Amino acid sequence: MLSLRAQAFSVENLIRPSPPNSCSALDLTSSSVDHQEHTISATATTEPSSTSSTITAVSNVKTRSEPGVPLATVHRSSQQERGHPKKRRRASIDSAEGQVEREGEEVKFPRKSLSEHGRQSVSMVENKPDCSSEYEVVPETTRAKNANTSSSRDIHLAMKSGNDSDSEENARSSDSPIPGSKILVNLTVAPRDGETTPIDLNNNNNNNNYNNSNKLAKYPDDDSAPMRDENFNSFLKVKRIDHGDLLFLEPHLDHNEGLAFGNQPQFCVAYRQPQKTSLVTQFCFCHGDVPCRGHPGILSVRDCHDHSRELLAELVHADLWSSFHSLGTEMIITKSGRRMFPAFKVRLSGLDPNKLYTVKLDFLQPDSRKYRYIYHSSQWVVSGSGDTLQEPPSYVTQEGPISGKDICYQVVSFERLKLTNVESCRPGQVSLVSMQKFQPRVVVEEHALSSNVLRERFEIIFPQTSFIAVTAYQNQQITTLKIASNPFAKGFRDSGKSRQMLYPPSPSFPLSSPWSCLPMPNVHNIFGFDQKRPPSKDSVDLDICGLENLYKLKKLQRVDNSLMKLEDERALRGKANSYLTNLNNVHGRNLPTAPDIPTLYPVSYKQQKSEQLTQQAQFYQRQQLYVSYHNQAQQILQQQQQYVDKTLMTSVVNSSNAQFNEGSNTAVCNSAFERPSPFGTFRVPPLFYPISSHLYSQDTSNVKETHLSRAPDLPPLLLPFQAHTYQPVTRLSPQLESICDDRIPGLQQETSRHFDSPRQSPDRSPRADSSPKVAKPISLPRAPSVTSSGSPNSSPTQLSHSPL
DNA sequence: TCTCACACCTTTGAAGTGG
DNA sequence: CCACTTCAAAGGTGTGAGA
Repeated sequence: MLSLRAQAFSVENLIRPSPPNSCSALDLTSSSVDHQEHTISATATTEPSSTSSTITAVSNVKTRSEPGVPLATVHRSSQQERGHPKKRRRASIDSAEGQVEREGEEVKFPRKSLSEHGRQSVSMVENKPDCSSEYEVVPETTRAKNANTSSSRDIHLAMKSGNDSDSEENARSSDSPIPGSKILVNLTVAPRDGETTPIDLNNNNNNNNYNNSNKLAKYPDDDSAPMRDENFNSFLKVKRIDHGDLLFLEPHLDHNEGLAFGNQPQFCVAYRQPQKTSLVTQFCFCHGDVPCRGHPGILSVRDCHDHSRELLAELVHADLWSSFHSLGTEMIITKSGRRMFPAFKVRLSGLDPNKLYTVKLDFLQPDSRKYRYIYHSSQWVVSGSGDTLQEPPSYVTQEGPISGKDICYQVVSFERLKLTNVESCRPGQVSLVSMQKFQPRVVVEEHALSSNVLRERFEIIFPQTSFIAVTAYQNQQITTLKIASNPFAKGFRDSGKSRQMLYPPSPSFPLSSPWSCLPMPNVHNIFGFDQKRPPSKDSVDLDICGLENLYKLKKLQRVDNSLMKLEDERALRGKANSYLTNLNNVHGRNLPTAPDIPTLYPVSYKQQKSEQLTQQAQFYQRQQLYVSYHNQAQQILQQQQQYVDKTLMTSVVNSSNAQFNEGSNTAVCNSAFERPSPFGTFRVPPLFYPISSHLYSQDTSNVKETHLSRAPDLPPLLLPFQAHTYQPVTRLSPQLESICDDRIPGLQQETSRHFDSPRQSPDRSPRADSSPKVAKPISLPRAPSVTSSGSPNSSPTQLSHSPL
């Protein structure tokens, strides 16, 4: 959703203050070397038009290099050279073109070319780290046709949707890699019209059923289903990927009529448990690719060999990626190479700081089809079979192994990587095929000189980063969003000038895991603008929110520069107060008094004076107070939701076992969000929590209040992260807005679209957006302008209009 | 479908300046 | 020597004409 100027880029690195002699960012977009190791992977990706959250599962077959394999040599530059502050740009050129001339530490590692053999037998790592078995590696095309390796597998599925104590039991009785978070589900596949066609996932002959991408899998109604909660009557769209080892499960909540959040993604986890092939199975969970203001693009990745090892990965600018993904991301490829936009950057946490790792970005092909864009219907269609690359085009950092400490302290950036359509691409480039789909994948592997030892290996796939390679943009909306969000394309914007951004960066959450090598030192300054270090240039140019900008440009209107009007601010304040009042009244709890909502948001640091810095500090303080209060309120609300959900579920199923145990229910919910570790429990932020439909449904408002009035005492407030990870909050969350909109008619239209994905509501889809019901965008409140002299909370008349 | 020249813009680092 | 400013070159971007 935003791009940062060079100075602002350092903000990202405030997350992990760089250790001495380290560069500000871990730029891995340098010249490439061949693979050290080949990995066969199957990848689940979302469809560009998908509207729900995404499950990614990755199966890996790791090939081992055998003794005697020739060694490839790479040169590793010294840290000092990499981190020279005034050589950044030149270093980039050097890294791309003059790498061979650079003298540095020489690291050797095994290299083995799969393409040389085409079909060969290699050893395969099994679940047990100390054993291996023979496995046949076949080319991608062959594997696609012989996609029967998924047979004889159960699909374990966990959905956090409220009350699933059954699922907890099931989970405990099985060997899920996430204890207490999965259930065994027999899937029934049905087309979208609701007709149900049973599918035996254990039957090889059912592959054809999977090949229908628009199939739905439904929880069966028979008694064999371990879960028969009607509240859990969720539909799953099951899509099979050609590679065969991957299953794409897209939850579609079909029971939530009246749900204020529409298709608010629910927390889901799926993984495949191989039974015959002993494939190492890895799974990820994903918050969903909905561009919310929460924490999209955060994955928990298990070590392929040791499932107790966990890596947390966050996609930088995930919300921007999601914005593109919702439209069908296109990436330009040219002869000379074109950068990816958004740039591929990730934050990693959980690596052993004392080990060396190799980081690679490769581009998987979800399918080998060629696509064509239909302008009239604004959609991509299959136009035939395309080229299947024998190996996924990959990009390996030339800098050789990097310590886990360095990786975790910095943003792993591939921003200088270039995509080309020339087969014999130069170093620093990746050769792709036009009009075909690709899915970037980050592979982090422990570096070891000996190939006989098992190494940590993480494969990270953010589904929202998939794209179609093109030589010219096909979708005008993509062009619009690129122009709106890419600073280099500012010349094509309406104003022709840089517009100061009114949107803060989407909040990130501190990556943390039991093995985090990060001390997480100054949590007050991470993930936000360091007040002591305002950008040296004239402004922090946080680029235009993709969604809003797209909305504007779609309407082909030249909208006033998103300045917050007095009414908007008052409405925002009113909504917050209404929400808080309601919360107090309904729950009968004495909540802390909500602080004032910050009026202003800093957009310019030009001619900044010390007294204005003080004002800003006060401003941030107030924001933090508000966020703290808001988070506490949300916690209470969520706990109340659990109670309501449980009660409603009980009445529906009319079960004799309708006695609820609040503690166990909380445990069910928390189990999916608390990561056990030898050092305690790691809590995933509350934005991962499932959102109940009932509490926000007007239809069940009476029920809600009834149950809320009988809600049991709640445990003390839990403030896992949010108390320390304040971002300048300038808007209410969707939950908060939804609540308030019920009480304040007329506000929803104005505000909801800022949080909702265009895919969440057909009314907000690009083609449906010509509706005049959304009259004007609401911008964020602004911080005290450096040129203004008023207090941060003073009258909005101090707001200055940014020039168009 | 692809290439290329182009205008417009950002980024970058060297040079200049002053304390 | 350091911090800061200025400036010009390099490079990134989508456009639109043409192949």
